[in-house]
Amino acid sequence: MWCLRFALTETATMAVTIKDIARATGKSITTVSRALHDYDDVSAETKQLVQRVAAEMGYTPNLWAQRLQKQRTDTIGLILPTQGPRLGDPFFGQLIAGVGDKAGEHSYDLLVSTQAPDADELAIYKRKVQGRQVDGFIIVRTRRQDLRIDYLRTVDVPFVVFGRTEGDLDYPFVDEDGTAGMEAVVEHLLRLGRRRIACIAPPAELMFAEHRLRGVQNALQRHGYPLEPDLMRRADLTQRGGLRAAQELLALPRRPDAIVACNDLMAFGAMSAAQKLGLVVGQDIAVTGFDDTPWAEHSHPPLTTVHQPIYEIGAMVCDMLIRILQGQTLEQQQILMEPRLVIRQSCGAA
Amino acid sequence: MWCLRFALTETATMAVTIKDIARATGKSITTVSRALHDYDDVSAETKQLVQRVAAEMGYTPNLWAQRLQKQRTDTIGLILPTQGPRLGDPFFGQLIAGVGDKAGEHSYDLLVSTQAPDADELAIYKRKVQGRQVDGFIIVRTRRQDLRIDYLRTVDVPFVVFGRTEGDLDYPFVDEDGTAGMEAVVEHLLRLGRRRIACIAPPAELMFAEHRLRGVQNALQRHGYPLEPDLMRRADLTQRGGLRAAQELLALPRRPDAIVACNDLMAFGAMSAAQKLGLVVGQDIAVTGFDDTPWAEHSHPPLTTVHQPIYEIGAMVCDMLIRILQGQTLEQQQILMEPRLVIRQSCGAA
DNA sequence: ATTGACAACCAAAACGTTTTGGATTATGAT
DNA sequence: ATCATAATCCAAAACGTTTTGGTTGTCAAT
Repeated sequence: MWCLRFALTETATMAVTIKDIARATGKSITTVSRALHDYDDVSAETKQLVQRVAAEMGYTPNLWAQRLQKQRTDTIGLILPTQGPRLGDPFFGQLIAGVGDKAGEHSYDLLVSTQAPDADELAIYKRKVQGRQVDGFIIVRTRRQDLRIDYLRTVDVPFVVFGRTEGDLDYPFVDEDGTAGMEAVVEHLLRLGRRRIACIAPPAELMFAEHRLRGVQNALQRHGYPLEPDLMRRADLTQRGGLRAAQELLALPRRPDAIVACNDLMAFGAMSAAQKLGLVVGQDIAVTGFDDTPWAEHSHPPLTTVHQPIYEIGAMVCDMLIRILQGQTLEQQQILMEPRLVIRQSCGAA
Repeated sequence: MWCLRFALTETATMAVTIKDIARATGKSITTVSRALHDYDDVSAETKQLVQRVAAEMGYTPNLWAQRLQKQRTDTIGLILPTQGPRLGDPFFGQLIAGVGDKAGEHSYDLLVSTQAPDADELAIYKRKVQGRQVDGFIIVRTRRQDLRIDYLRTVDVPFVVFGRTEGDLDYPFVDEDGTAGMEAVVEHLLRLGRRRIACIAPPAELMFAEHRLRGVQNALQRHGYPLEPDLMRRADLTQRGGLRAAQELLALPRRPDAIVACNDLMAFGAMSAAQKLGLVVGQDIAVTGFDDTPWAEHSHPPLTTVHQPIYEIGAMVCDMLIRILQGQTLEQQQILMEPRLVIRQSCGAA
């Protein structure tokens, strides 16, 4: 027992293993392991002794050994769709913050990879699954038909999705109700007297594009002004794309009096396009967005948009996945968040 | 040999191990392992056989077992300083993209955690180190005295830093030359005839705050207009902070004719503050930023700022760390990126 | 004196790899 | 025939844990 301190200094540079503790306490490896895990076939004194010595020696379990043995990784995978130098969307930062905080809270690790969506996206999921690197996945940026979901289902790896796909939705997800959000936007514009409402929509293969577009169509239809094909443009989700689309729209013989962009970035682009033509946004033309990124509040004019609680969604998605991994059943396995219309000046409201 | 296909279907649901391949090929575990790693004490036929069978059975090595054995993780750690719902800065998204892409390129994994900088930040580094979860770290958002660096140095875990600290810099880092960037900004404003130049600086404990502030001071000093204490305000890095600081500055008896903010977000806030007072940004007052976030180009007016290639910095930092981990010596272990002044309308240039 | 129950402990197997240190066989040279 | 060499192969140990299936000793009840 008194040689203990000696052993301590001696092994200080190397990693302390359970075996070292066994040697130091004179107990067996088994007993040490069980003492550390508070099994009840270890006497109180032994537990105390072992735990004290472990603390003194600065023992931390070797996670690979634990994981190898337990056949569990306590790690969740998040694969980000990047395009070149940028994350696919500015709000992915908030999403990561939400997921990361929640994962940390439950002492799960978060394994992040980046992957351009155009390349063989599935390959990276396969690698992580087959190398048994993660217990489950969080999937973001869904497409109408999403191979990732099909794949994870066939190999029976748990996952939770931020977003939805087309067709059967027999998997756990969190999504915002893009249709309702867009309906609110359009209703509001109609109430303000706008009639010639144009829409800049994201690429059709992205599922949320369809939800949001449908919202625009629904609201217009309902009030008897169905969306004219010429007033709908597709653009990638960037400002540049929004700018270009808006320029086309504003060059039409009968100019629209409102542009409803399906995300904030494209709305910023649309505002720039209008301003370059000398139009006053909020008067000559209304512009709206979706996402309520931090910049929306401070653009000029401030952007009317739809608020999405991305941080909370990240945390929820992560929480659901962890519950699933722990074998709990989810009280609610499909969650649709009600979005909130945020009225600022770009739509021309007082 | 012909029972092979049978074995395949039988074990299809379970994970295929090296042992299964040994059984299927009739070779020993050792030989299979060596064949897969292309050792030259395995005959060509055997290699072929083993590799074919491994492919057929869909073998992927169990990474935990490999790592336990190899005492290496091929994983790098990145701990993000989050504050509440947001990543500390909007450009962290780009940083993650850069780091992630480079890590993937070299088949390293990226373990991401989030951590509020106020809490016991070191704890999470310790956990990852002691659990031997990562081979090395990327450190971001340095403070003047950075405990993380001290700690990693004492435990002898490799790391590369984005940013610098005060004092000795005997560690590998990449940073942008904030001083030079700010000097360029101020020189430009002076050239445009601005004389009463105010500065909104970040919290003093952040090292980059000092570099940038020093640039402002240097340039003003050099031209004989030293920075008046009253014209310098500290603010957190948010728009809201910038807005408040700018409001204070604009309420001064002798109003400044230029506000140099130390990042884009605060500059946006400053522009809002000026515009709320009916001032025309670019005429009545010049406003500049730093970072060249994607929004800078599309703000109204577009923001004059300093471009930082964050994606590239992320990739470089990651690349350097990987080289270190692989035992290579870096040709250049401290890199200072020359920033580039981006002149747009907010400073009042033609 | 047995028996059974209980408390406290532990040896060995297992997780899936890689590496060490031979063992075996074939080939050619003497 | 013998020996050295090279070409293949493999058993066993190791990495650090957890778990299985015990053993041992004590005490109380028969």
